[in-house]
Amino acid sequence: MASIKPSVPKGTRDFSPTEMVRRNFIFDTIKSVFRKYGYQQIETPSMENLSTLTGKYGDEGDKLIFKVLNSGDFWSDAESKKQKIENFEFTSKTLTPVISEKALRYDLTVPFARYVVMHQNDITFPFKRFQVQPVWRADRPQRGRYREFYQCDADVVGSDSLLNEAEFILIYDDALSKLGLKDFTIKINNRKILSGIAEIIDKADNIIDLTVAIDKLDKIGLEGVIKELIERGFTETDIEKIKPVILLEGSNEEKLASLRTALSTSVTGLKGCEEIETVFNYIANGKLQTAKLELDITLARGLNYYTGAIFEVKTNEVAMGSIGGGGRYDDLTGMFGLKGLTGVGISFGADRIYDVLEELNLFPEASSQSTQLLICCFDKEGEKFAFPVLQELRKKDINAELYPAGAKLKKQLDYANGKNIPYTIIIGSEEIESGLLTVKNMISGTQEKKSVEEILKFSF
RNA sequence: GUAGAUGUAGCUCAGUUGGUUAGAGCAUCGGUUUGUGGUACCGAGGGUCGUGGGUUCGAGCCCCAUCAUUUACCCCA
Repeated sequence: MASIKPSVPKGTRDFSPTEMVRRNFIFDTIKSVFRKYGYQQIETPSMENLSTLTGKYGDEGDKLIFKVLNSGDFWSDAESKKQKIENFEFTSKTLTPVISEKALRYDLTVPFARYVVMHQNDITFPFKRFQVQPVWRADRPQRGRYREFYQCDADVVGSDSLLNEAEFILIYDDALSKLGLKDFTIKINNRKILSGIAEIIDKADNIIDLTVAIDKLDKIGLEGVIKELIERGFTETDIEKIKPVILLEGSNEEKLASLRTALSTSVTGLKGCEEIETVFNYIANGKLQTAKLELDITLARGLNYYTGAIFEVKTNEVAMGSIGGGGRYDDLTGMFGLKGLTGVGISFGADRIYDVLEELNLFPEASSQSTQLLICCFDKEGEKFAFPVLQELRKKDINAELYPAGAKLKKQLDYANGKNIPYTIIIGSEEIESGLLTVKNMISGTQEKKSVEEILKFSF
């Protein structure tokens, strides 16, 4: 049989033991913080019905959904469907729903909304859930961007209190500080402020165009934004009016004050300012450990469903896209027939956090070892002697292994080194006869004879 | 979808204006030591030079195509 060159699909990765220890360090840290704030874990399937996902992420997002081809004879199913409908022609748009009715999840928020609607009678609100699972996106991989990656989401539905927003800021601060980041910024904005800006120039319908353009301020500068705004149909007078808003400077308080002046004619805009201020006031009473909190009105992500607060977290220590994001969505479950339920949530991008920690050398040293003790023997006699000792050690909660008999001692010690195992026990005919086993410290190189009883009392 | 960069051993990479049999380090395996590793010394295996054409007496090197990887844009975690 001809062998094929082994490879994994573009944008996906294997995780080896060392990487898994490090990944679990990230996941465990984030999960423990979620639990500390009262969130409960759920999981949802890797696949959703395609109809659940389409239309939730915009046109760009729809293109990036991985579709699953129907099993069975999808071709003749498609043909028979074609014959039933008059004037039906196959194009990539009409064919897709016919041959694919399932898709890999694109994020954790939409599946969660579906979950809430399906289980609404079993849930007591407000419902605080967290979820740590992979998501898939069919875009071009590059630095910090994968086709399969993990999100760590926490959301609360059924509570419009801004206390939730404030707590999410604390969660970001808490978790990222625990992970060892020293300098990161939590950016916050409010969709109502963006709506207000659109209102004062009478372009409420063009809010998406407006925000997409000003979102690029730090990338293409003021000139670039103005150019883009004009391309998107805004007039010179519009731009003059919103220019001072885009170019906000100073402390968060100063920005809020200027915004209130600029948005004085917009009820919605002022509401947004008030919401932001309420969140800031909560935070003012409970100091942040590490995070910088910054009001940034150019922040405009996830506009398809966010209605209130918008969050984004960026590290200032390395060049990397955002490592977290989130916001409030007043009516996400409305799409699934449950109206009037508000939600707010955040997400950690675990794979990007991994890349950041890696680059900054922030992974704890101890996280590379797991086995504490290796028993080495030479023959079947030694193996027979060692096996019960091994079980006793494990009863004491010591991570221990027995190297199968037959290999040279050199090879066995090499194995211990390769796995960073700190202690070995050597059992040969001498040891069996005397009952005193050789215990070797692999770091210092020293070794001494100990009875089984002594070994079981020893702390490895 | 748009543009650039890179493809040589399991990994990281050398390879001169195009010139004999394509190299190093690390890793693996074996030996020096039939019971002592991480640090020594000796040795071995492993390559259709991404693939297919072309130029040439001769191509890892030059030209064309193609595939793969990767970076930036768009968008996003």
